[in-house]
Amino acid sequence: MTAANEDTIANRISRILADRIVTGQLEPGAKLRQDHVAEEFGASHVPVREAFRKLEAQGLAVSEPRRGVRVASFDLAEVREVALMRAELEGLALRHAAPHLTSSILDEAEQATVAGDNSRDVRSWEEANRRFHRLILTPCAMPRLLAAIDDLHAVSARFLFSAWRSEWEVRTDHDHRAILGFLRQGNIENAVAVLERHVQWIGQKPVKSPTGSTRDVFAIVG
Amino acid sequence: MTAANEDTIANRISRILADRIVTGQLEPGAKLRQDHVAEEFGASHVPVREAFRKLEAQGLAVSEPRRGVRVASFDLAEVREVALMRAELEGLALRHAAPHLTSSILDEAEQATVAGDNSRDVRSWEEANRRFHRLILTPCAMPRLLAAIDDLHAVSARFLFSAWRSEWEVRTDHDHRAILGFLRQGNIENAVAVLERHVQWIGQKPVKSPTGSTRDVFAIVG
DNA sequence: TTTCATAAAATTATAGATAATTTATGATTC
DNA sequence: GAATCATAAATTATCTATAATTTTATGAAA
Repeated sequence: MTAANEDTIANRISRILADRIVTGQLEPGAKLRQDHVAEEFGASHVPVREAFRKLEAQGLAVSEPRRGVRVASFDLAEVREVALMRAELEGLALRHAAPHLTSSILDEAEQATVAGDNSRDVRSWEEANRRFHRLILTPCAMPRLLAAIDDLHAVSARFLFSAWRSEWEVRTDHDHRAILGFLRQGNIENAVAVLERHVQWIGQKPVKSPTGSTRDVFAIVG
Repeated sequence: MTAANEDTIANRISRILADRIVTGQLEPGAKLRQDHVAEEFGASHVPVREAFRKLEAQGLAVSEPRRGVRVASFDLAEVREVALMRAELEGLALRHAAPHLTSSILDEAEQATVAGDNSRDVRSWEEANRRFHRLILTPCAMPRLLAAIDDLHAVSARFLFSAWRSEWEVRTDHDHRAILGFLRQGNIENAVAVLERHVQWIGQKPVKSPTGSTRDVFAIVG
């Protein structure tokens, strides 16, 4: 009973909307109307506005004064930008987390990798992938850094879902295994190097548009 | 006339409060009471709450549901964390900005350095320093990265102001000049290396506490 | 005194209502 | 028929009011 009340209505709304934006249920550029959202959640628009502010800070929505807020759009340039930022920050985090990694953590991370390899849809792959990254980075004990990485992960996931919304081919994550291998050896710098290359790998995939022509879509797949 | 209305009340409040927090007028841990703030700005507490949310996202305030919001506190560990993040992200930004730097931009950056050297108080030094960093990084044309760096700068500035609130000794910024020198030569990697070391330099300074004993305070001075 | 329970005050969080602004609609003119 | 302007509808931003929660103050019992 307390757990439910731990959280404010605004937070709950922002979490759910964030999920919808990330998974692509809410498309880039879509208008977020405070009254509609308020009605859906059975709340007034005050907490809704606060939720919008949080989404704005996370880079998932953009707001123009007096004109309302829209789901943030994104392009290839931003995909690259986010990938570069993640490479730097995750590298930093891993360098500081590595000395505190236990073999039980690494085993858990390996399980997450296996779960990712066996995922039959994007959603569960993304979840497993995120779990892997969180597991090996959290011991750095830098809350601000981890929060920043989390936000970038969310944006990465948007790209991923927009490209691989329905179809998803099973694949084996060699990078994750290489990282774990180096970490087990205590070879931190090699682990960091692979991780930094890994998160910058931008997947490319031809997609049929409604008109029949094909175009390439991109997504971070690390 | 339009410029004043470009901005929402919530944004104006959050900007002013952010400045107070950064400069130390509002001390770490201080309670931010929405009704009081609302009254001061002649507004209701709805925009005040939105301003609080923005401060929270910037890491300048922390909010506990149903218990209100306080000015975020910080410790040496966080100083280090922010310095490390700045090093990585500013390095990344400079690497991508360098190819687009013109000699006129570098001249402006040099002027900012001179202005910093001649500053007789922390506030104007901080402003000049921030101008320097912005000038050489903005051409990277990565909005999300620049926004993240800006937020980290604000937090750095808090540390700075808390340590050097009143007294400020004039000093010459050799790092800035070295960076400009390398950039003028087109030696990007050396410029990045100096910058990354530069922003990680944590100043240390003995301060007399009210009891008479002295303790060391720390601040990023880059 | 100290501790605990209770009551009062202060404060937060949400809801409902109002004013101001933007977007949509349709008539009028060129 | 396209463009422009005026009007209406929708939507946002804000304010006032109410309910719920937490903190502070008060006083009785150990």
